[in-house]
Amino acid sequence: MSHLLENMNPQQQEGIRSVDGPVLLLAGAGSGKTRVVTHRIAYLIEERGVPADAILAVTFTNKAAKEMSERVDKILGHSSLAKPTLATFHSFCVRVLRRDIEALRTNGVGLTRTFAIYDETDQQAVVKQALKRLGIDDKQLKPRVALGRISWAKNHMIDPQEYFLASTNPLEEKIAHIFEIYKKELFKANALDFDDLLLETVRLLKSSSEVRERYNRKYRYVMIDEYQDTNRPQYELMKLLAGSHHNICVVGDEDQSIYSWRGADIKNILDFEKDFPNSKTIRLEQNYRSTQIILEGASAVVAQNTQRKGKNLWTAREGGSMIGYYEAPDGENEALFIADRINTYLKASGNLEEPPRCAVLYRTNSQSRLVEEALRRYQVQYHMVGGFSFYDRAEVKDILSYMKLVQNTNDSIALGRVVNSPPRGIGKTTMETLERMALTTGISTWDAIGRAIEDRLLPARALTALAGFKRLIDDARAMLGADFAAKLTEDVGGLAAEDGDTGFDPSAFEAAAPAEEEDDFPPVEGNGSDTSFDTSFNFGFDFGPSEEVSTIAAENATAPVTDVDAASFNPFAPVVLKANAPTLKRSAADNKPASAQDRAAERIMSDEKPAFRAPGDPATLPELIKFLNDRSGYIRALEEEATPESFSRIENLKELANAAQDAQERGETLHEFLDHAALVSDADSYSAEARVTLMTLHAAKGLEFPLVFLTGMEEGLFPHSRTFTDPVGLEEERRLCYVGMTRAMDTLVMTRARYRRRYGSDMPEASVPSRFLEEVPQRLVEDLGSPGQRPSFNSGYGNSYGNRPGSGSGGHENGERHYSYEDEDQSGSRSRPAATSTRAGGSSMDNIANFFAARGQSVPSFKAGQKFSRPKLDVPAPTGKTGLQQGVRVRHPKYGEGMVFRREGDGDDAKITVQFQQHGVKKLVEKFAQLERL
DNA sequence: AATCAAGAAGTTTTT
DNA sequence: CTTCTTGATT
Repeated sequence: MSHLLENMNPQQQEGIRSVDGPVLLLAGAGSGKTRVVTHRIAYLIEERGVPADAILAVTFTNKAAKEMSERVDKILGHSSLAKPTLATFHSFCVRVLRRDIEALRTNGVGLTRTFAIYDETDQQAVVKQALKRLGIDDKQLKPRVALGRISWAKNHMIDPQEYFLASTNPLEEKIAHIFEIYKKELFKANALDFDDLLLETVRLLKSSSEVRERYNRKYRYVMIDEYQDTNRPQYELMKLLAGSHHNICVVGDEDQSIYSWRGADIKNILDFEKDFPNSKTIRLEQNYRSTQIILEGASAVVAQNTQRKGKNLWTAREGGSMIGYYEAPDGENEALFIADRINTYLKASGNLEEPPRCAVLYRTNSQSRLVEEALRRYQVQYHMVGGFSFYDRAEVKDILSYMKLVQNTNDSIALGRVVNSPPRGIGKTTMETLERMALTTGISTWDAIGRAIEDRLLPARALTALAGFKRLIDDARAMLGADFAAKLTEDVGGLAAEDGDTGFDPSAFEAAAPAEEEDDFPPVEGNGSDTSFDTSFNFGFDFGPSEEVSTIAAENATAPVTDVDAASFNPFAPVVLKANAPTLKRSAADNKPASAQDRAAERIMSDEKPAFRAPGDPATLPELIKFLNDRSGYIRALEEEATPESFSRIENLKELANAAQDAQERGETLHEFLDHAALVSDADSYSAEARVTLMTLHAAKGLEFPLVFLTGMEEGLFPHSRTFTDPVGLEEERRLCYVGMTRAMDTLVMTRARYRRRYGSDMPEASVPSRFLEEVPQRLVEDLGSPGQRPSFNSGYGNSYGNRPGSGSGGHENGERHYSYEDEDQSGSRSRPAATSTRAGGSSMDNIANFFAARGQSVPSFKAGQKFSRPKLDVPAPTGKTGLQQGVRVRHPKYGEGMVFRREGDGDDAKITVQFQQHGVKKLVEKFAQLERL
């Protein structure tokens, strides 16, 4: 028997071995799904001689893709150079489109490979514009709502015309109009939103048989994970990828379908057998994760759903500890209770065989704050997943927008974002005029700028400012063009002929030359370069070595299962465009000479990766960032602002430069770097080694922890109030609860706050216990000493619960801890340093360095002395005694060493004046300045 | 055009 | 509690 089948139950073995033809793998929670999928991949390679790069596995999240690739790597050992393609739907689509989207162009019209990816903020901006143009008050129709409808339509593959025809009321008609404008605007901007990535890929594969067949030949074995969460475009993509070989394996669990709000259609999994009549269905029903009590509790909850086939999930782990329940008087207490239990758990963890790991799960991201505060009070390090992406930070987005604009000048949203940040005198009126111009003449805003300058259509002052901005972007673009010295002379004509550009600005040369005068960005420290940037992104796309290996594999395979064409086809192989070669074939209708823009675009798209840059070679990513940072005046503006926040922003931008440096070393191109920024989410930074993880229930899918806290078990929060009216939505909430409960391996604790504050308003609102609590059989539940009134869990509102064994009737007389901030001796914690944490994105994450560190494989190292911006109700800042007194020598990350000169104020407001050796006297807020005592 | 103050509104989950 | 928008002021 193959070693890959060892220690597997018969169903799992079946799943691994059934590699030919369509397979439906119904895998319950904790049934070893990932194990089967990864071993199946290894089985294909090792036992069936399938070249690794003929295998495609598609997941939903980067996190899942990463986990899977790591596990496959481990099984295959380090001997294997070839890797299967493991990607998310979206990242896979981006890569397909970056390569082949121009096959959709007709008569020179259509998107190009330099297309931009619009995130939700960008989308909203477009919708807002559309609303404005249609004269709709954005209070009457919220951009969010409109966008939600548009996305819904896209997920159901309805276009604006169809939407309009199907509309039954004025609102829907309006939406249809907005939708139409939205679509046109994105087209004009050469941009795609997240939904489009899927849709356009489907359209591409449908319309070009050449492209489709190429991918079908390439990927002869396809797997789709979390199939229950696929929406219509994803379903169609699956079918297209299944090609004619039908070696398609979909894996899913109806009870874990939690993304219908994103268009997921549970029918996809229910109807798989109809789609592929000769398919084989395999059920994995043994749960290896949870104790019987936890599994029973979770099953009882999900059993309340009517929309399900039902299944028999069982575990051999009999008994186990009761499901804990704690009813806190308020949210603060709930959080402190959790922190205390975690603290105890961690302290007792020395006796455990495995390193301790636990998770705090909640329905909404906003619930994390109280828990964060409590954990920090207990000096417990935690890792937080989710919340705001780091790339959402304004300064990061700004610089990224500059880069996006350099890549694709038609990106009007990026343009609007950076055109006047930092302020350079291009105000609202100017932009409105330009946008009107763009709209009436059908050109992009960027081109409108060019024309305005050319024809002097604006006040001189505005024109000067615009010209400066335009030159900045043009110069940056020139930096990216190889051989640009020669090219520019040749292109000036083209440019002038095409859009009347006045010609070449010699400052481009200066800009592109290594500008080392200002050393804003110190060399990258050696630590970052080996950090995995995002496995799913560079995984499976190294076609160089894999090509070689596949050929060998093909030769060695007992049954040759590969043909030369497929093996040598590299959908993602570098597309090298030689600078002097004729430019891409242009259609007859569009036979203008190649413009500098086109050249630059090609250069940007080129995957040519020189190790060293000779003068005249295209600039590297860090060089581009440095150039933009400096020439845009962005850094200077922040420096002049000279507030703690602005310094922190500068630090972040340095880290962005470092990230770019890392990317460069990995050989990433500009578009890869930007794609990454667009598609990566913080959920990906989950670290399996973290001891304490905070995340939403959605983010927890697929993970497991010995100890799990399920918090905020209140009607309106969970299930969320927005689902009250809709039975289908309610069932989805229930599945979400099931997902949360089944994350627990040994211990599950559910908590609720009797009063909860919303938006931090002063009036806390009374809560009602979640219905899900009542669906857990009483005999499985143990009260963990809820203080105050009798908990009402499991017994209707306000009923007695006294018949539950082992639970006291609450109250102080039981001697339980009373968790409240007021009760604590605050003086004790004053002198201690604040606990540190990492967080993926989010405001308590300190800087990008942490973000990237957290994305690596290992637990990020915790640097002392980092500041926290979010929770203010926090370990109090050092006061006079412990703080930095006059005469103390300190080091600042930016200014270096210095000596405290004066100290004013106390606590959070303490300001200290420091005399730095190099940078003179600075006044800093102690709380924010990352001062290190020497 | 830019800056600042007051006010309003907003929190589901994610690629 | 926050973030964003709006309005007034220079």
